[in-house]
Amino acid sequence: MSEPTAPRKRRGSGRATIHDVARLAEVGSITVSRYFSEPGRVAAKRSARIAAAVKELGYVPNLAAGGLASSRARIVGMVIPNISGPIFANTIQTFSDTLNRHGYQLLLASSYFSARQEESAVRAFLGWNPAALAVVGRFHNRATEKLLTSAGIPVVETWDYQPRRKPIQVGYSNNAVGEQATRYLYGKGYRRIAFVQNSLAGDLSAVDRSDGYATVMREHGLEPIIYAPTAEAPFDAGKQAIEALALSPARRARPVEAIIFANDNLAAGALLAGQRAGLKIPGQCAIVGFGDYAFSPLLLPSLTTIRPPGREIGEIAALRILEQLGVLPASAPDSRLNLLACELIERESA
Amino acid sequence: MSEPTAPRKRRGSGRATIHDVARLAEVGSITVSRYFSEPGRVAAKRSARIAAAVKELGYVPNLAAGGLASSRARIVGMVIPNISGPIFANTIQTFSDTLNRHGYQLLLASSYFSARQEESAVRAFLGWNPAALAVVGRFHNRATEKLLTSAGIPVVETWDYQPRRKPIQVGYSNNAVGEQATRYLYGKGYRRIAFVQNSLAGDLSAVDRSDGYATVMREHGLEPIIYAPTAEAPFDAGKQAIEALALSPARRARPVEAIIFANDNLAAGALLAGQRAGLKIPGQCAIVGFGDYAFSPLLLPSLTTIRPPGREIGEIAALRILEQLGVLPASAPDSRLNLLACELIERESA
DNA sequence: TTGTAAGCGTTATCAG
DNA sequence: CTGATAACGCTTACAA
Repeated sequence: MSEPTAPRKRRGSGRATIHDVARLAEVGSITVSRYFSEPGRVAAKRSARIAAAVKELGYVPNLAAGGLASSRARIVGMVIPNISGPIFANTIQTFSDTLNRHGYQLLLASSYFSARQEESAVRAFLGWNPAALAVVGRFHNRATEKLLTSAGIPVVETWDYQPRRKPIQVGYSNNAVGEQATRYLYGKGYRRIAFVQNSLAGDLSAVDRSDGYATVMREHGLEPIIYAPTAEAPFDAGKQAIEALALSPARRARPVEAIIFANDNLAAGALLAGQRAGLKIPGQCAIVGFGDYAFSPLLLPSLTTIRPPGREIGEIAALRILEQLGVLPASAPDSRLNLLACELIERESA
Repeated sequence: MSEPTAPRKRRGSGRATIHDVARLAEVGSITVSRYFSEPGRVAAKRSARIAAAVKELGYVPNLAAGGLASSRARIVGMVIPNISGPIFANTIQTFSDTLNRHGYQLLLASSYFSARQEESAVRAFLGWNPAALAVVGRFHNRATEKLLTSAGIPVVETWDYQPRRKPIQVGYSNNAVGEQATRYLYGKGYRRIAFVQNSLAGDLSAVDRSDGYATVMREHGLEPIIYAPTAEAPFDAGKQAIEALALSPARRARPVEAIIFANDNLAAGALLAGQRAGLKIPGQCAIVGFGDYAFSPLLLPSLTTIRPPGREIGEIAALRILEQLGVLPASAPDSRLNLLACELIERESA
C-alpha cells in the first residue's frame, strides 16, 4: 500500500495509467489493455502480475480515453421530460439498471417538454460520443431530428409508439388506452361517459387518449362528451371538471354516469371534490384515471386506473439498444417495433 | 447542406472534427478550439467563418477528447439508492438541472442501498474522469471510501448531514426531525406519544429520528414507546402498528394518543386501517409521518408530515460542487457544511 | 491574435 | 501470446 510518489508531470490527472500498471507488472501496456478487454488472451502468469499492479496502484481504466481510441464509448444518453414526476421515474430506473448490468452508463437530462431544452440535451450528449440515445415521444424540433438521424447511432423513442417512424419504438398506444377505458365502462353498463382533458396544453398523449375514447363512443352510437378544464393545477382542474359534469345544477338533469380523466391527478382532484360534495362514487358517478400514481390505491374510494408500462419501457428500450450494439443477440427479426399493453387496474371508483 | 463525402478513414467515428471545421473555415484547428472556449480572443472575421463551417458540418465538439486533453471532464456522477422512489427523485432533478445550466452533465446510477453496488457505480464513474461525485449518506464500504478519498475531486455526501466527515455535507439532521415531530405533538397537548420504526432493517435514518424522539420524550419526563413492526410491506407494517398501539384490546386501557411514523407509507397504512376500524383520527389518535409523499395531502384525513428538503439538497449539492470547481465564486468561508431544515406540514391528521 | 508541437490515456493495426 | 507504433479529437505550452 505504498504511495509511489510519481514524478509530477505537467499535464494529466495524476491518476495511475495503463502505462504505470504495465511498468510495475513488467509487461507491455497493450497487454494490460487486453487483460481488461480479452482476459482469455493473456497468459496466467502475466495476468497475475497485472492484477497485483492494478490493485497496488488502485488503477481505474480511463473510459473517456478508451472511448476516444475505439470511438465506442459505453455510455447512453436519455432525455426525459421530467425526472421527479410520477410517470418517468420507473423508466429511468429500469433503463439505467439494465444498461449498468452490461457495463454501460447512463447520461441523464430533463427537457420539461421543451423542444429547445431537448435539443440542447441531445447536443450535449452527442459530445460524449454516446453509443446510443433514448428520447421520449416523437415530437422534436428540426434541429434535434437532424442531430438524431445524423448521429449514426441507435436511437430509441419511448412511451409514444408510432409504427411509421424510423427510430426504434418502445411504448404503448394512447389511442388504445382511450378505447380500453371506454370499453371497460361500457361493458359495466355506463352510457353517458365523459372524457376530461388535461388543462396542460401540449399534453398530446392525452389528446390521443380522448380520440380513442371518442371512437368507441361513436362505435356504440353515443355522443362523446369531452370537457377541457381551465384551472391550471391538476387537482383544481379535476374539481372543476366534476363540478361541471356531475354537480352543477345545469347538469343535474342529465348528469354523466362515468368520467375518464386524462390522468390520476385530475381524477384524484375530482374524487375528493365529489366526495366532499356528497357525490357517491361510483354509485352516482364512476371515475377512471390514467397513470396509476402512488396515491391511487390509497384514495377512498381507491382509484380505478390504467397503468402504463413504465418499467417495461425502460428495460425493453435498454435491451433493444444493447441488441443494436451487438452486446446482446438480436431477439426478433424486427425488433424496431415494441408495442406494449397497458393494464387496467380495477379498484373501487369504477 | 451538401454532405461532403469524407474519405473514409480506418478509424474514427466519422463525425466532423475540429480539424474539418478548421479546414473549411481556413483557420488553424486551435483557433476553432478557442472559438468555443474563449470566443473573445478570436477575431470577428474568423469567428464568422468558423460559425458557418460549424453549421455546415453540423459539428459537435467531442467532449471526451476535450476532457482527456484537459484532464477536466465536465461530467458529474451521482449514486442514489433509488431513482424511482418518492424520496430521491426531486434531488436528482434539481441536481441535474443545476449542473446542466453550467454545462455539466449528470452520470446516474442506483445502488439500492447496497454498498457493493455503490462501489461498482463509483468505480465506473471514476473511469469517466468526472469533475466531481455525489453520493447519498455516509455509509460506504472501505473500497468505496478509498476510491472517494483518493479520487482527488470534490465529493459531496447528501441527505445525511454529518459535520465530522471530510466530504462536503448537504443534508438535514434526522435526529432533529425526530425532535421536531415530538415537540410539535407535545405542544399540541399530546403526552402518550409512540414512535413506529421502519420494518425495513438498514434504514438507519429512521433510527436517528427515533433517537431524537426519545430524547424529547425523556426531556419531558415521558417514557418513549418505540414499536417495531415485523410486516415487510410498508402499508401492512403501518396497519400492524396502529392495531398494536391503538386498537388492540390489550392497549384499550391506555391507548396512545399520537403516533410518529418512520415514513409516510407506514403512516398511510395506519391511517387507512385505523379509519376502517372506526378510529377517529386525530380525535382518538393523531398521526405524523415523514417524507411528504405525493399521496399525503390526498388522504382522508390528510397527513401531517415532515417534508425533507429534497429539491434543495440537489440544488445546493450542485452549487457547492460548482464552487469547488471554480465555476462559481465561493459563497461562504466554509461551504463544506450545509445543514438544511425540514418543514413540518400541518394537515388534518395531527 | 494566431499557429505549431506535444501530449492526454487508451485501442486498432500490424508485425513478431 | 506479446509488443511497437500510430491513431482517436482535443487542449496545453510555447513561439511567432
